[in-house]
Amino acid sequence: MFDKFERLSEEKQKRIINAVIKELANKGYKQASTDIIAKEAVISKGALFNYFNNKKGMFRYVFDYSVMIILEEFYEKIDVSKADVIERYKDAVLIKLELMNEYPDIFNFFTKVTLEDDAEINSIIEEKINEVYKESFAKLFSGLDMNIFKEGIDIQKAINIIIWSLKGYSDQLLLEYKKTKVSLSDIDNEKILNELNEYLELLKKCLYK
Amino acid sequence: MFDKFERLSEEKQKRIINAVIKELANKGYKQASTDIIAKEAVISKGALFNYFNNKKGMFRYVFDYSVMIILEEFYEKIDVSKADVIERYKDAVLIKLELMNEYPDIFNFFTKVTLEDDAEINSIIEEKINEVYKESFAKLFSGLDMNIFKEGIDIQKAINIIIWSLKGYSDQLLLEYKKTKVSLSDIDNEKILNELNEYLELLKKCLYK
Amino acid sequence: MFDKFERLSEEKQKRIINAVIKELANKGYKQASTDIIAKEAVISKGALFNYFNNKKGMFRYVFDYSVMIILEEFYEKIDVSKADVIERYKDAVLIKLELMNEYPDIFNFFTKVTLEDDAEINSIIEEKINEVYKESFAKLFSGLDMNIFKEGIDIQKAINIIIWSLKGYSDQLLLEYKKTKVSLSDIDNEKILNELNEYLELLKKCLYK
Amino acid sequence: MFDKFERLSEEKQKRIINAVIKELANKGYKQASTDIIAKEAVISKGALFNYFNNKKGMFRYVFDYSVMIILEEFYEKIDVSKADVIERYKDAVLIKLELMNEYPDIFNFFTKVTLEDDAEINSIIEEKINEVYKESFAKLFSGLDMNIFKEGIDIQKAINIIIWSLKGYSDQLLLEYKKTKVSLSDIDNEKILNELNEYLELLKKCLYK
DNA sequence: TATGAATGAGGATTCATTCAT
DNA sequence: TATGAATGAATCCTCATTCAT
Repeated sequence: MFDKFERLSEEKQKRIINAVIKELANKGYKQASTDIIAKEAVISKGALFNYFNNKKGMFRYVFDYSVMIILEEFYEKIDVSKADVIERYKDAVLIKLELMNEYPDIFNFFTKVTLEDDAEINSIIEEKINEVYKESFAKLFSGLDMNIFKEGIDIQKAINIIIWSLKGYSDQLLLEYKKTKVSLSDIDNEKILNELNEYLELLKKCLYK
Repeated sequence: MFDKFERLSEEKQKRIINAVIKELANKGYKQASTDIIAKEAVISKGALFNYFNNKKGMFRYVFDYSVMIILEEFYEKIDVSKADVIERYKDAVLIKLELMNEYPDIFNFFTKVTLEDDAEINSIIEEKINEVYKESFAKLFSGLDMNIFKEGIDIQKAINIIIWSLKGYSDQLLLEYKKTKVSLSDIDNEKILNELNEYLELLKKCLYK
Repeated sequence: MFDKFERLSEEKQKRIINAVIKELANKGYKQASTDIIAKEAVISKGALFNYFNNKKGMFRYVFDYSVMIILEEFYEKIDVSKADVIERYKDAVLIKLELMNEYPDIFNFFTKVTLEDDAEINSIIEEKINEVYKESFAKLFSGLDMNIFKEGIDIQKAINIIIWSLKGYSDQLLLEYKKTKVSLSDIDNEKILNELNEYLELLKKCLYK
Repeated sequence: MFDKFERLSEEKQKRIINAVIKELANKGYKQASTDIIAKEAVISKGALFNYFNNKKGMFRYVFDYSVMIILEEFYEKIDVSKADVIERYKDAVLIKLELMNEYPDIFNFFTKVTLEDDAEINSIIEEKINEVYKESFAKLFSGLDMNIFKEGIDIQKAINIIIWSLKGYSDQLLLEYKKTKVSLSDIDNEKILNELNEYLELLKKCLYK
């Protein structure tokens, strides 16, 4: 399918992929300009269409690539030997924040992607999510110790509350940093970690034996 | 400013507003087509520009309108005499779900609007949010009984966990209905209310005296 | 033809005519906006088209009107008893400058009109010029004493040189005032009259006995 | 700036430039249609905007081009060794008439251009005039013998009368040819030259020693 | 007779995609 | 294989003219 592209030197592939992701992250699919992408990648517009056939193909390629990159890095970093639910999810959230810092364009791209209105683009996205979902879900849940919860508590509900709280906290964090236009890398980690831990201690006191 | 528009028959105003909101909800600001809006509203393109001067004006008008509609309905429905934090927020979420059911296009429009690229559009949005925020915030918090929480619990953190959990639950609900393409109005209300109450009972047991 | 218009009160006719001339003077025929004219005249756009049928009719009416006004004023002011060619033409130029000061919009309108590209508009203009030309030409030449020129001089050529010099001088004057954005009414008359007289003395010395 | 355009074949450049000048000469800036220009030049509308970015850029390019062409031809033809004022200006006028015959669209364009309403267009024009004025002025005046005038004559005034007379004569000529719709190239040169010389002899007899 | 809302063709500009070189 | 010029449909917006009230 994209063998023409993959026969290019790795350096050129990276340059092109980064240019595509950057423009998609900035503008979303429809408003992304192939002209700007070609310029940013320092290749001709014709080449872009040779490699990916059309804009949709280009999207499909870099979306698959982006998902792959993030999952690989995530799997590498997550410690599946921790049995404590809260600690495992806390790690997951912190890794996500780290990765957002390392690959900001990819995450902006993912955010933009959630609201695309093109039917074909949406099916590409959905397809990928279905493909990836089960595997990563299993990874996140494997080997957790469910006996840690208090008697009489609905474990699935408790886990959801934990996940939603962590998501709520990190979303709030990102909103603040977006508002103040401070990069994630400028985060005062200690203060945030402390605050996060306080939330998690509260949840532990509530939910754990 | 928009007096030409407001001199139209109410029926026509509604038809136009709905057409604009629908297109904005589907495509976002930049990709929304004034051509399609005019066709959907069964008016000429020229008329659209007579009423709103330009696309930005059109956006401004229906955005203000949408915010007003939703807030009015919300204020009418929310019961500010309930002092129980969880019950108050549960009501807020249920009202939001009801309104999403009643005005699905407006909520899709609001969702799309969060990711607009256009600087002027963003400032229109921000301006409105600033105008509206304090008032509605006060409404949601006024008269709450904060003594209900267990001793030693950080009240702000507890409230955040409640809010995030409610948001998490309703987001999950919406995702499910979006996936199965079932309208919110087809919700089996009893089942959902039961499930929601279970979550809230869990939180009460954890956080309340 | 335009009886509907002419049945209006004189005050209203004036208001409308002035609005039309002003817009035509500013923008030329094609770019003149009937909307702006209606607003300036404080009448409805529909009325404008009732009075003049269409934009062309409107043009025809105010062009005829403008030519009539200027000619009437000119004939009233020109002293046909002066037999001296140079003095007669000097008067004509000075009267023209006076009228430009009194009716600046009309003269700007006339200037714009010379470069219209609409075929029908051009034929309206040409028609009027042909109608008016002979009469005013006769007025300007009647009763001149041609014996004043030196023997052996081609009188028609001498007259042309006089006319062209006067035109050159007044054009230069207008250009200066346009450049410095000073209104004609702010002209330092004495200085200009002196300079003009010096030109005319030179011509008299050359051409007269 | 316009390198994309200048990389085209000379034939295509000419075709496009001529189409642009023709439309601008006919309609003026605002009313000129890029659609018609593209059709006349037998290129796509998109191409036009690739070459010149926008309508203003297109104007700027062909205006600069036109000024350059005319000045080059003029400088090539004017004989600066003639010291006689009248002969020098006579040459200038004859060259102008020749060039009007050779490049009628350019001169119509220049005429239209004097009455443009658009502020940016006017500043482009003024800028160019300022750039070109001094140089061409110097060319026209350099090496003239001012001792040829009679004693007691104001030389500047005499020169102005010469210039205005020449301008008057050539304007009259052009008006006649415009009226009879005869092209300048059909001019009976001998008759005109004789008449022009008679005017100039009259001026010489008046003004020269 | 007067109004001004409605129309729709026409205007400048953009951009994914093609294709000759 | 790589290039980038060329295309033309689609975009927002304007305005003379019409016509129901």
